[in-house]
Amino acid sequence: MIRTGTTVEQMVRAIADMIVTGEMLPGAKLDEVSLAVRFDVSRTPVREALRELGAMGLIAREPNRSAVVTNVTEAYLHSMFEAMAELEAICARLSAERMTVDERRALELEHRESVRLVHAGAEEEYSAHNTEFHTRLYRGAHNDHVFEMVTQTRARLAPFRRAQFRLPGRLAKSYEEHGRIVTAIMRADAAAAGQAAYSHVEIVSDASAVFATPGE
Amino acid sequence: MIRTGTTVEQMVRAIADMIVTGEMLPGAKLDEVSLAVRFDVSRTPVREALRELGAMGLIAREPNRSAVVTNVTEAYLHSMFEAMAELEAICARLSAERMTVDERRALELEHRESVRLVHAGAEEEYSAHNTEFHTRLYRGAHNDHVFEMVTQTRARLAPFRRAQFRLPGRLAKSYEEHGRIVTAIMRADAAAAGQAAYSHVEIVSDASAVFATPGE
DNA sequence: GCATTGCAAAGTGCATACAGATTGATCGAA
DNA sequence: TTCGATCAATCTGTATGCACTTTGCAATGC
Repeated sequence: MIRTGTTVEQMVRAIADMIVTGEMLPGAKLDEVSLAVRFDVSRTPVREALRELGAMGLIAREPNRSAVVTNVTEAYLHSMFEAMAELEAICARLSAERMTVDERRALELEHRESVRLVHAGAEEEYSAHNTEFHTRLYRGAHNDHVFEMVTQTRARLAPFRRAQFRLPGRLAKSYEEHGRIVTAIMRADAAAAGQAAYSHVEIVSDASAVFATPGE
Repeated sequence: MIRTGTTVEQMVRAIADMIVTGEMLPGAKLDEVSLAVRFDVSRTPVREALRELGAMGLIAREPNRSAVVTNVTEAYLHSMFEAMAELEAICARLSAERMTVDERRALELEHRESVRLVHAGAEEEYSAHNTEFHTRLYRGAHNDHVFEMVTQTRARLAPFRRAQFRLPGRLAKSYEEHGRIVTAIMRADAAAAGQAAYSHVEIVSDASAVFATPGE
C-alpha cells in the first residue's frame, strides 16, 4: 500500500487495484462496515472513497443499497473499447506530430527492447512493457485532458482484458502492431499512426470479448 | 432545486450549476461549514458532494485546504478545447454512419428552425438550441462511453464559453457551421462531418480564449 | 398450501463531536 | 522597524451514534 496522500486516497487506490487486478469481480458487493474493518478506519472515509470510485465508474451505487463492482453490459463494454480505439488513435496522431526527439527515441528503444520478452514468452513482463508503451503514447500527445480521458478509460477496461496476453500468439501480434505504430510516429506520419493504433485496440477488443458479462 | 435523489446528489447538481452558470467563479473557495449552513445539512454530505465534484473536475481539492472552483491554466484549457474538438469530430463521424432516419430528420429540423433565432438575434434562445443540437450529435454516435466523455468535457468547459454568442456575428457563423455538419451527416459523409465538427469547435475555442485565466 | 403482513436484523444516510492541521495576528527581540 | 515565534481561531479529517430504509423470514389468515 502506498503511504502517500490522505487515508481516503489510499483506500481509493487500494480498492481500485483490487477491482482492476480482478481480486474483486464485477458484481461483488462492497459493504461499508466490512471495508471499514478491513482498512481499520471508520465508515466516514470509506463512504468518501466509495463515492470517488463511483465517480470513476469502477463501482455502481444506488441509494440505500450496497455499492457493487461495476458490471458493465456487453453493449457498454463495446462502446468503451470503441472509444478506447478512438482515443488511442488521437494519441498516436498527436504523438506523431508532437513528440520531441527524446520521446521518439525512448519509444523506439522501449519497443525494440521488448522483442526479447516476446521470444521468451514472458507474459507478465510483456504486460508491464505494454502498459509503459501505451503510457508513452498518451504522454506524447501533449494534451493533458486527452491523457486523463484515455487513462480513466483504460482503468475501467482493465478488468476485462487481464488475460489478453495468455492467448496464443498474442504477444507476437501485439509486438508487430506496436512496430507499425512506432514506424509511423518516427516518420511523423500522423494518419498512419492513428490507423495503426486504432486497429491495434480493435484486435485487443476482439480477444477480450470473451470476458464480457452477458447483457443485463 | 430538483427534488429527486439523495441529499448529496441534489447538492452536487446545485453546486455544479452554480459553477457552470458562473455564479461561482473559478478560484472561489468552497467552505464546508458555509455550504452546510446554506443547504441546511451537516458537513458529512457536503464533504461527499465535494468529493464527487472533485472527481468531475469542477473543483480542486488538497488535503487540509478548502476546495476551490477549478482554475484551469491556459494550457489545460487549451487541451480541453482540443480534446473537445476531437470528441465532437468522433461524434459527427459516427453520427454520419449510424444515425437512424428519424435522428437525421430531427437534427435537420432542429437546425432549420434555428435560423429564425439567428435573424432575431436571440442569443439566449440560440444558446439553448445550440446545446440541443450538439446533444443530438452526441447521442447520434450511438456510443455511451463517448457520450459520457463528451458530456463531461462540455460541462467542464461551460464556465469558459458562457458569453460566446455575445460576440458580434457569432450566431450566424455558428449556424453556418452547423449547416455544414448537418449536410455531411445527411449525406452520410463521415469524413466531412468530422472535419466540419472539428473546425466548428476550433473556432469556438478561439472566441473563448479571452476568458482563460493566466497560467499558474 | 399459498399469499400477505409484520417484525427483526443488517446496512446505508446523515448529524454531531473531537482531533489534527493551517493561517493569521500579536508580542517580543534584534 | 522588521523579522521571528508562539498562540488562538478556523477549518478540515475522522470517529461515533442515531434514524431511516431495505430485506429476509416467520407467523397468520384465507
